[in-house]
Amino acid sequence: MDNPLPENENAKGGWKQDPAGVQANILEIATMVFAEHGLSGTRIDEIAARTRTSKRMIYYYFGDKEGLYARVLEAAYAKVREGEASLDLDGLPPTEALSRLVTFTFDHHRAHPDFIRLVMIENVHQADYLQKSDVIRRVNTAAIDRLAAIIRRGEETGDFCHGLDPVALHWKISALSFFNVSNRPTFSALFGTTLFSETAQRRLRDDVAAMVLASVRKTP
Amino acid sequence: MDNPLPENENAKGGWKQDPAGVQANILEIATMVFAEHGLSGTRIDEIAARTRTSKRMIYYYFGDKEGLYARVLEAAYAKVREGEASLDLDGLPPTEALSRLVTFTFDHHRAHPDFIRLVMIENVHQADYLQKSDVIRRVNTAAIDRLAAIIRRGEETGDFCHGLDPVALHWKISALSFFNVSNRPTFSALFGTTLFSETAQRRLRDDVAAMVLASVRKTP
DNA sequence: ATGCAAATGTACTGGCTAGTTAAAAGACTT
DNA sequence: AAGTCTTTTAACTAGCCAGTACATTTGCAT
Repeated sequence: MDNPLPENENAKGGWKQDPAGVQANILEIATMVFAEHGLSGTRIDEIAARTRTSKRMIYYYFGDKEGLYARVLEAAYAKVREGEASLDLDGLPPTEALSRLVTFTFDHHRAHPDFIRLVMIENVHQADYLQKSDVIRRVNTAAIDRLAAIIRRGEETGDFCHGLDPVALHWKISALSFFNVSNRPTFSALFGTTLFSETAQRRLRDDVAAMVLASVRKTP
Repeated sequence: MDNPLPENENAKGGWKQDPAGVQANILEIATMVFAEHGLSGTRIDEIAARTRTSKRMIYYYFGDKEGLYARVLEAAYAKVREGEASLDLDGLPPTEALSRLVTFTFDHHRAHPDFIRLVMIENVHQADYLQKSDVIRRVNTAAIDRLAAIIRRGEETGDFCHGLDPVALHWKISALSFFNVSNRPTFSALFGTTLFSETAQRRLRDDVAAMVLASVRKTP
């Protein structure tokens, strides 16, 4: 929405050029358009039309369509993981921490459908562009580290069973949170929209948290 | 693979035309290509090149690209649900029946990645083409009916808690089985392929079944 | 065989769209 | 106030690709 830049008061007086602002604007619009139509479905002309600048500028700053797509993907991952990092769970008892993490993830995915769609699209492309970006890989291991910390604490307190795999746990949380957004169109086309009302979603979310919790809890 | 048609012995003698066979061949190839590249990413010329017939025939039988895509989607749903229908769970006790259903679904999704990819693609398109097909909707309610039957039996035996929603339960089973295939590219790009080895997948599958079972089981 | 409709082959086109060319205008340096 | 690098505009092009025109062949009915 707002760009993290020196004030651009191009309302009246002298200023007119604003490279960083233009780039940010392109990236923002491109994110929306790629998320809407996919890589091959997107027309650069549509992006250009919706930016405050021109097609020429897109090529000037981003090289080509794939370059722009790659940058969009990176920016999207960065933004989302940044949001997740704001969550501080270290103070909480492990059960509570995990429960919070799950509900947060569920809500967070729901709040960022464009990100989900980009990931879907990237999966259709066999993660070709993701693999090329080491930036993204680095950011994501942080998520696993956070989970591993919670698991360790849970083992120590005796709340969790031993030998839990943080990656597998992350997989479960992701699956239940991701599918909810990614497959909403087909799912509601087939089975109605009841499950996607606010109240049903809250119940579902709590249910999901309970499922994940049950899967790590020490059994008698 | 094989076409469900009157024997076409076009090896030697008189015969040459084989409309149904040609259509089936087009549909089979188109399924693969659409699953690989998506709707807008697919080139009709590529489909044509990989069929035993020509581009002209595609338009002759399917009208246009979207028509072909719609038919591919319908055929894919029909084939998959048909496979599911082969599973007979009525004889089993409800807990066992549900457990089998989950492991079956998990394996079944894994065995049909092209179908999964088509559904992903359809979700990117907001289920536009799915909504137009009432064939597909009808086939899918059967899945819910089967689940509802299991739930009812489980409530009667006292194994399951009351008030379970079959649609929500189907959502959970689908989420855990679907994500495993749909997001495998990005997930393994980010976290490695360990989770997708045969042994890890078996463990994951059993874990998933246990999770679902735990979520329906009557609690003290 | 002969008429007829269904099926198929060949060659084409027109519009769309990623990417470019050329040049001008802004801003910073001296 | 000139020189120079960066940013921006506007018009252009080349090739790809969905879809078609037209001709031809095949199978069947009579």
